[in-house]
Amino acid sequence: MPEKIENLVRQALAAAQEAGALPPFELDDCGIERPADTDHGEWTSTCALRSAKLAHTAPRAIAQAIADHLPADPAIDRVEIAGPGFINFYLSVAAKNAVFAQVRAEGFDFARSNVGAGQLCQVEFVSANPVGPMHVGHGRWAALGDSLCRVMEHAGYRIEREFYINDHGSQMDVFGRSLSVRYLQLIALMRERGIDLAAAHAVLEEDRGNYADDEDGAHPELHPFQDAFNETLGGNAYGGGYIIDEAAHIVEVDGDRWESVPEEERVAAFRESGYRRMLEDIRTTCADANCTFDVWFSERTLYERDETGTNAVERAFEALREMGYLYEREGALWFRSTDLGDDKDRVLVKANGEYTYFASDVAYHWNKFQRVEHVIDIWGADHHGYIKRVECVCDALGYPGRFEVLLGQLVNLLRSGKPVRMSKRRGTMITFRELLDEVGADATRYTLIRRSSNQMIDFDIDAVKERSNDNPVYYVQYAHARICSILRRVAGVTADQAEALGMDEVARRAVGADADLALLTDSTELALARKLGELTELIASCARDRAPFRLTHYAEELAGLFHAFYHDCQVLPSEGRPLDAELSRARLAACDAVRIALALVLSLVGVSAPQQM
RNA sequence: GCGGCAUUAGCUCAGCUGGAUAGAGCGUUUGACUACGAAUCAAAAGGUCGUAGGUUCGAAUCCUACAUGCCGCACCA
Repeated sequence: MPEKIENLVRQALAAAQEAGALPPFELDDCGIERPADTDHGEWTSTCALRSAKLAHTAPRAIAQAIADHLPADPAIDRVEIAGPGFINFYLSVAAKNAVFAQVRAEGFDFARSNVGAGQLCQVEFVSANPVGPMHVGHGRWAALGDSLCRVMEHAGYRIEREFYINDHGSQMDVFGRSLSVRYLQLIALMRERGIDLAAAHAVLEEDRGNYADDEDGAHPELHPFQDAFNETLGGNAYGGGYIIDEAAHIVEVDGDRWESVPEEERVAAFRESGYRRMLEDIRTTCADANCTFDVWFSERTLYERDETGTNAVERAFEALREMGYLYEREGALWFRSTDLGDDKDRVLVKANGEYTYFASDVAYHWNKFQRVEHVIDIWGADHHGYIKRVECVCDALGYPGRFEVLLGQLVNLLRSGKPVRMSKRRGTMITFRELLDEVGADATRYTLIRRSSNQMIDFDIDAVKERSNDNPVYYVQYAHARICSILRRVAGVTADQAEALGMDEVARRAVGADADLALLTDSTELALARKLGELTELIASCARDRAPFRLTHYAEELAGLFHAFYHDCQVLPSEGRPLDAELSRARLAACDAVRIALALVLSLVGVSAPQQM
């Protein structure tokens, strides 16, 4: 429709200039917009305001000249000049309501667009280290990344979802060593005290709890195991309770057979088995949050040598070296990122010969651009300072403007308004898994996606758990379920039968063919049509701006308009309240279109659309 | 010190490339089912858009400075 209006405006402008009513000037943008106020019509053009200076003519005069020369069109009821020079277009009822039929015909293909123009875009997100469970921040990136991917796909991008596994750095060894120490502690406890695994596990847990409570270290006798653990690992340890759980798992499966093998061998074995289990935990947690990936990219592969005897990191360094971006100083290898606008140069290989994390990222991002046209990385806001150097690498390697970072601000967990203390020492971290289990995947995801990504989230666990209308996710789902219930009733099927048939078939039976949409003239009905008509542009803009959170606001508005409509307009005849059969069918068609749009938006958000609640 | 994000109603936040009288939810107050799902709807009250300048037909939106809060500024990952 906006294209059509634009076309008409251009024709009218040309005709007005031809007739001498307006001086000749070029108009680059007709400014076709939706007025905020419904009294101002369905569409408006601000072209008269924009071109006043170019035309040396008052905006209202320009608007009048254009309106006078507009070609007649059956879809347009009337045109009015308003305010400083807006040209407002009022559509016919038939044109306004056509969207109901369109939604029903297109189903989940409704509101597709091609703003992505088929561009192959990789979105990398979550990428939690495989040495522990996902935290709530990771959950936010999961919701944000997955929803963004869905929206961009609907808007014509080709999307690849990628998870980067940091399985190479020294944290992997720390992880293995932490497991090893806990394992030996468990074995020793069982043997020396003659207790079983569960009891030994409990001893270590209590010891760890005592350590957490003893913040000033006044009672070392209460936590000898935690102190020994910290001492053995030189302060470089993973102290979380899950490490004890994992060590206990090894004891359970393998008994004490690792006690006698050389330490390095044991650490390596635990590191690898623990890594696989942690990664599996992350994978299933993401899946339970309705979030999946196409590619799980292992950092280690960047260090595997190919037939030429080199690896991806070395090849990336070589490419940078040839372009003169590398140099050595004080025994380290540096990337001259200041040439590309960074504050300081960055180390790739440390003086002790180890690679930095950044070294991997150089090779990794080079690798990405060999696979896709555009890259979006979703990072936590605390990684803000890292953007510039990666951007410099992408520029240096010849891919300027094709690398993009979406920063997500952090999540504050609350319980009934009071902040939940997140302390590593105290071990009071709430994991994303625990959050999902406690409040449910739908409410969790909806709440995490509802805010703009650069807005901090206060996630009140008790409020989000509440199954009430305080909670927008249930408000939206309720509207969907309510419509499904109406359609089932008319089609004469039970909820179970509807599940089996699918709601599209139920709706077909309920509405029948060719409902007369021109009968829908109530203000609440027209408001629904107008809202449905906004969805295509909304999804396009969410994709363009990488802002899927706007979908939730739309869903709430649409659900609200539906509830208002349902309150004002009788849909089904009932005892003592007869209703024209054709009007009933038309209203059912409108309900069905809303049902489809709600389900579509919820699916883009990654939340279910239940048929009953 | 440098950089990023934030600052809009009592609270939590929308406000898309500058557009017409700045919106929603919650909370408060008051109403609406012998009709289809009341997990619903309707109405009222509530704002010098952090401050001060600037840009123009027009600014919550763009520019500059300042203030306040959060987060970063490693040869850690």
